[in-house]
Amino acid sequence: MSLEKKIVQIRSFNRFYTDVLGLVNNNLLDSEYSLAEARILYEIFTARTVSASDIISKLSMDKGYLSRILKKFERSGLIIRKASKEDARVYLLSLTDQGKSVFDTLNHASYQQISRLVSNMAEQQLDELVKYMHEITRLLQKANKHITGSH
Amino acid sequence: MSLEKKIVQIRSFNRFYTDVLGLVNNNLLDSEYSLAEARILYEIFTARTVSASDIISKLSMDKGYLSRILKKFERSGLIIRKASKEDARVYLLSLTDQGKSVFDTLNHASYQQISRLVSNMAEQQLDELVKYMHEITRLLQKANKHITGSH
DNA sequence: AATTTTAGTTGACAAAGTCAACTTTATTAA
DNA sequence: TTAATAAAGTTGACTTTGTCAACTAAAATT
Repeated sequence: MSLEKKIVQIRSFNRFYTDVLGLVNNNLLDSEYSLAEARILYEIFTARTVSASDIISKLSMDKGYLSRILKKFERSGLIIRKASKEDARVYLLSLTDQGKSVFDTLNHASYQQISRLVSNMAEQQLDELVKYMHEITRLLQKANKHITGSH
Repeated sequence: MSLEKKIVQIRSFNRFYTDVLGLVNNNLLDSEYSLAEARILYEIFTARTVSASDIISKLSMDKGYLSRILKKFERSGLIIRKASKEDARVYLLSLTDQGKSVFDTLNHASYQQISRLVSNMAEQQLDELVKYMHEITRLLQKANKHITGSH
């Protein structure tokens, strides 16, 4: 297969997977949280404690936009912000119990969503799917070290 | 591996690939056309002649939103709309020469973008990447016949 | 010590997307 | 065959999402 055709194939996959992600994410959006908000909660949850600028570089988002979302999260009691001791410009973010609870709900909904997506697959097919996803991640990450790693 | 872990793996891939698509699409957005607009031009180009409702079901987008984009395309000379003979409610869309030219430009930019993404890969690795993408598409489409097929 | 950079906030704005009401034509069912 | 219903597309009003630049305060650099 020519390089041209391979690239056409990759673009075809990208369109397909955009649809898959759209499907998966839209059902998440039935909650009162946007995709960006869910992703931010995920980052704070997994890191356990991060600064806004960590999130900005991880998710490549606008700092003004993030600042407002974090303010909303704080007002509604999902996160607390603690001034860093090492750097007075920095606030360290962490989830409150309520924040963890909201995260759990979103996390579970997202889990169920994927669960449904693969519910018709035999075990072996699912294994293959996971393997291929892992391989794609590995190949693209190896060739593009700059792509945000480690999920 | 447990089912739970497999689903966690899939979600991890989804986050990763969201980043990949974000990267790829953002550079497209340096043009004066949005992702949605580019995708619409693509649909009209490949189908050669479609109705608005075809695009709506293919891309699952709001018909009001699409209507406005199409109006803009018509005003700026990218498409023409011809009343259908079979159904007077329907307008058939097709690209003008200028529309094809804009499409070509976007298409080429998108091609280059993917080209860069895989530029560091050896031929064999690229072959594997394409193969895995194809397999993922096949597996997911087989298990979810309703996912918008055929790209 | 002066300059530059970084973290975060805020205001103003633009782009993207949603929703419902409406018109016109087609389809379905009584 | 007409009455009700549905589908295609348009439009207005609106919300959400995201961007940009100016700003303050603290840290890093020269």
